Amino acid sequence: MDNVYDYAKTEKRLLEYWRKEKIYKFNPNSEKPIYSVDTPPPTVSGAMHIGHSASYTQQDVIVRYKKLRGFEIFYPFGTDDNGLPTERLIEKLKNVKAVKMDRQKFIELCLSTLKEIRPDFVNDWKKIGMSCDFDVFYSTIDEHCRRVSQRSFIELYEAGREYRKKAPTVWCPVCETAIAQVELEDKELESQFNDIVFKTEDGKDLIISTTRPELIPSIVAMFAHPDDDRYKGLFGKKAKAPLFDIWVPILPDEKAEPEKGTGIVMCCTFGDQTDIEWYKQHKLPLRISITKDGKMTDLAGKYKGMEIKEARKVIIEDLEKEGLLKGIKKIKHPVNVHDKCGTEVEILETEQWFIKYLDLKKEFLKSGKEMKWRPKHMRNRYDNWIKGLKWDWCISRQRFFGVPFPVWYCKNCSEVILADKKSLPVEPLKDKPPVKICAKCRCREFIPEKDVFDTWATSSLTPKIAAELFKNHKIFKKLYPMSMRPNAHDIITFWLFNTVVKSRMHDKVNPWKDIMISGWVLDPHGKKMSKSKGNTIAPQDILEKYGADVLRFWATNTKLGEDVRFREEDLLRGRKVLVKLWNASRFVNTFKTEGKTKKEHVTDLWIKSKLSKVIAKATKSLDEYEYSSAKKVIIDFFFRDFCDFYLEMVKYRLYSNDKASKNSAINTLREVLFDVLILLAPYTPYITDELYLILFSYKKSIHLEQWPISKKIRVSAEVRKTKYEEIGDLLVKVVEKIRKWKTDNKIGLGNEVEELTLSGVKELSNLKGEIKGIMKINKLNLKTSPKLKIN
RNA sequence: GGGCGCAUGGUCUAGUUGGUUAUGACGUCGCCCUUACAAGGCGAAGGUCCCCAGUUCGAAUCUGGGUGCGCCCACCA
Repeated sequence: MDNVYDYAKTEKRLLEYWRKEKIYKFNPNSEKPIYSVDTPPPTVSGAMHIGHSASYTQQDVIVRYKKLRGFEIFYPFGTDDNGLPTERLIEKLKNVKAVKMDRQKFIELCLSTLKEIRPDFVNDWKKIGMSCDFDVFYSTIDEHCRRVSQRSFIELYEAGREYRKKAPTVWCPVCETAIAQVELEDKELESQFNDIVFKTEDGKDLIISTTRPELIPSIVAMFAHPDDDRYKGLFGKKAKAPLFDIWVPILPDEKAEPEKGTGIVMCCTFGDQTDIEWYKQHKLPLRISITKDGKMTDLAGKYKGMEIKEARKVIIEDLEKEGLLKGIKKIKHPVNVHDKCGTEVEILETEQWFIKYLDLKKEFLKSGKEMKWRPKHMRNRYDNWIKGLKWDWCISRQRFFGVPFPVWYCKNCSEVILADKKSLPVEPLKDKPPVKICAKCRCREFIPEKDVFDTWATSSLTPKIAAELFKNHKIFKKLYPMSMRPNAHDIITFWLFNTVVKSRMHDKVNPWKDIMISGWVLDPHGKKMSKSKGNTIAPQDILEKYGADVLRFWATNTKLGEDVRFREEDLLRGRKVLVKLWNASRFVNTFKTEGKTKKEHVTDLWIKSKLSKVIAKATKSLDEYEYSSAKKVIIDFFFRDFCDFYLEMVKYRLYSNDKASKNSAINTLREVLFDVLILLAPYTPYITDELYLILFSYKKSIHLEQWPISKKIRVSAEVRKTKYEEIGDLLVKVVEKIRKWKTDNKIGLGNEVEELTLSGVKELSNLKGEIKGIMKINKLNLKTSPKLKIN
């Protein structure tokens, strides 16, 4: 064995060895119980980030543990690589603009670029030691996923769960697509209240306060609170908007808050959610003054064609010129922006596809209760989200690189023509509809749907996508619903919730039994990492500098669900552990066993009993997904009990002439080390396998071994009488005492002591020789006074 | 505004069901090249466990209230 552990060489070699030996291969014909994992498919974004490396390690530790526990592991790997994020990535990498390109060419460019970058991207996950079967692979844009996704659409349409409707929709004017409620983000923006003069029928001034004067051309009504004395007399009358000569009714509604602004508000189609509610409730007309690309429409008259913000500025200037602007108040207020691009969203009336699910809120909440959440409190986020849902799920996107809707429309009567399920996946822009003639109106011409699915419409199907990679229906039933879904807390409302929705709708089941929610990696000050702030850490650099085991050791420091601050110093602990493991193993490896143990020694029994308790605790913790507390127990044992004490306690025996005692020590060293390596294998899979292959090598890999069982130590009644557990603990205390005494007296620990008197350890009179051997004392006197003391 | 979480030596952190002296790491200081390990070993100093009140023989831990920080949601005239 080398004196120093070369992590770089070893990790590279083992990664290849595992692949070649198919250590993590899923065997669908296995008789073992299956543990199936709905692995999160990372969004292809160029490179794995530090948050990925942490959360994927956390889940991998659990999966590796389950494998050692004897489960057949179904742990697929996929990449999420369609939709807006991918379009943005490709636009950046290839310096193109999707809107300005031929659609088909852009799609081809996306596909070819993905093919280029995907292997390197996935490779990072392999390097950190993920125990996935990387042959069970999918990409959310590949043929298989398109088929599953389109079939899901058709089935839900047939089940009456989907509808297409022209309705107010949240719209991003930069990405020029509809987006879903979940894609909204808050952003605190500088703005101003503009006090604008409207005129009543009898020519009086009516001041309203608005942040969005450019929406005046969209005004359809004015509202005040029914009890607001200032405006009570005006209800039912009309008012005229400035600059545009639009007359609108003044109406009462309780949603108008007297304290806000001047207490009277203009209702425009559409400024916000309330406008939509008023529009529906009061059956107001529709006046759209903003185009899909964020410009003013014809309705805006002389402002037509201006950008929204430009129009706002010019309108304010014009109002001022006409003396219709009574005041300006600077404010900061939260605005909904698109999470992908930060643009302030608009609400436009467009034709979109929706999944109807607001009626199923109760059922979704029930599902949430049925699944086991770790940590438990994360379910609150799921519940809160469902309770706050206001929109049906808009699944259509006016984009290019995504799974197409398997739909055509009759040119004459707009009848929906669905693709034939057998011919999926289809691409309506290229493929012909399955019928030649519209059954409803006999028309022979059809219009293909151009829209693509929201990415979550596809990724919400990952449990089925993965399980259906196997054609055999029997195995599908064993894999789905899955045992466990790991995901970070930020996508509970996206991916997790949407997956529940699909599973409930399709199969009336929950997609998984357990949910494991991991936290985020923050910068050293506890702030979110982001490229724009320049505070990101590249896991690739850590892999290079410290190796995967150290990265993994660090990633499992904090409790499940907690955010971790990244500080490079914290990596050092992991490196220490590797060095210690290597050196302790190297030491153990220098001794060869000479057959079975004949008579067990007190200290040997003591360490085994400690180990047994550690195994029990670690097992219990890991069953609850508490990888960090399990690790702590194991590492504490390894460092303190095994290295600091046991190794030192047996040295004098290892170098003695008492063969039985020596052999018992060697056997115990090997037994305990063997178990320790397995206990740590989920955390540091590389070094533990390397040491296993050097010292034990019973199987092809430590990862094919069995998790140790917390065994009762079998000893004769006579031995039990020796109370080896208590005696061992006492011996540890004595060793500590003598060490301190030696240090205090500036005597090297290796130096012999001529004579020493210990008091208060009558129980150890049988172990006098032991203490002398361990602590290198020539003459030891034991006294019986009450306190453990050195005289 | 609603919900959830967090608060422990200079720094980061453990502490599942209340029980002697509160865990470990980094940093600091002292000693030691002891036949696995100097990327080490041994030892030391350093804490009103955020505040207040309560329950209890006993609270870092349980209950109530407060403060600070973070996250999610709502608000967006």
